[in-house]
Amino acid sequence: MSQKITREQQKLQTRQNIIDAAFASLDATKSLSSVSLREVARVAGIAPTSFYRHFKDIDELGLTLVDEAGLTLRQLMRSARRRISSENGAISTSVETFVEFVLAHNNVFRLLLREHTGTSADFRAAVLREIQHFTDELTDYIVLKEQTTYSLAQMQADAMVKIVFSAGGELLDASDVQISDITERTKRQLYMVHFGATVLVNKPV
Amino acid sequence: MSQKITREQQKLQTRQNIIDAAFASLDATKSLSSVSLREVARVAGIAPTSFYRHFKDIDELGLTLVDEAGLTLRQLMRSARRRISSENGAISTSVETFVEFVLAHNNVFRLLLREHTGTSADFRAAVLREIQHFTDELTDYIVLKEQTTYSLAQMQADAMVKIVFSAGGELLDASDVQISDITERTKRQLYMVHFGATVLVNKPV
DNA sequence: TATTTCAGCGTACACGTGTAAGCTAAACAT
DNA sequence: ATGTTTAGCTTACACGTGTACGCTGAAATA
Repeated sequence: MSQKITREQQKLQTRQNIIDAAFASLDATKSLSSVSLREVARVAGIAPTSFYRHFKDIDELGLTLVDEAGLTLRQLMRSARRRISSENGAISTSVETFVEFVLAHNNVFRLLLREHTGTSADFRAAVLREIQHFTDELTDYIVLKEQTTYSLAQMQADAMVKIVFSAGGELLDASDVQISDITERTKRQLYMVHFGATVLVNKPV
Repeated sequence: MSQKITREQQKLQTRQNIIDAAFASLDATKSLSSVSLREVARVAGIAPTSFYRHFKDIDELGLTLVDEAGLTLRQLMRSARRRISSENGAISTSVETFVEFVLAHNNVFRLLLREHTGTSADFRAAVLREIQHFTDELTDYIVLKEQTTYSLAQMQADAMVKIVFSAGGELLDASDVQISDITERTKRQLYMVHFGATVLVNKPV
């Protein structure tokens, strides 16, 4: 018995095609604002004007992509936490998970990194929200695991995220040999922050 | 006695006009790749086609702007170092100097930050070079002032620059009340890295 | 003074862009 | 069975873009 494709299902499918097409168009040389409605439509296999049946304008598509990217980011967080429970250290495991994520989903991470400093205030705000979620979760984790104050944990998490995300940016242009260097360096830098934070707990400045 | 304007001087003047026009066009909503030759020419007061008398293409202008921005960055470094010699701490003074710089030259800093993750590999590389200079100078300073190894000083400097530059990005969108928050937080985060680094010297991981 | 050089100009072209207007056909509701 | 809704289409328009081409007038040089 062949499935009956309802109109609604078809529309949802096309919408997903547009999103996929947009992500496919987002290589190293394209930003959200430089991706054109016409190109996306071409890749998605629809007429340019049909785009408007699904999104109000190109910016709405952009925000949707940022949301999807944020979702992927939270999956990363979950997957890292699952791995931490094993024998290796939390920092080491987290960094390795993050590196794998960036390399596997480099288009997604590039999107976040680029729009974080991009030309659209809306996109910047959207990315900032996602990063903030990420930082908040890390803060909670630190508060849970370490003996520290909340505000100190916040600063520690913020510093760590900044270091890790910056390293992620380096990964995007890195050669194979550089990747392990960056990974090791980042781990050490997080150790610095970690140790420094415990010092600050006892001896506040 | 009125000055005689040679042809060469005039050309240099026009070239500077183009550069100034480009910087003026670079507000929060423009990246190097979205600045158009025609707009720059319009602001500089020349015909679009005259642009080619001074630059091979728009990318050459972009690289020139990055170079100028890097120059400004090095001025910042010098000015910070001059101030450190006074009574306040090096970290505190440096962060304050940096914050002042970002607020005063926000167009310049935005250019660096944006192109650091931008769509042009050439621009990314150019910005990376400037940041690397910055990090190298900081590394030398740390090696000079602290008892540490060179590679550890490198990591420390790298982490500090990452934190400070990320904070600089936040400053660009920050309100007045947020600015001092960011400043204080950044100082504390640098203290973390600093203390953590000294811990790592004695107890290597 | 006569000649060469060249910064700047105006015109023109092909191209990609967003999007408005109206049509078609198929999936719906009645 | 009949009427309504709507996803997707084709056509069309105005606009900004990079840049090729040839001209002009003044500065530089001989």
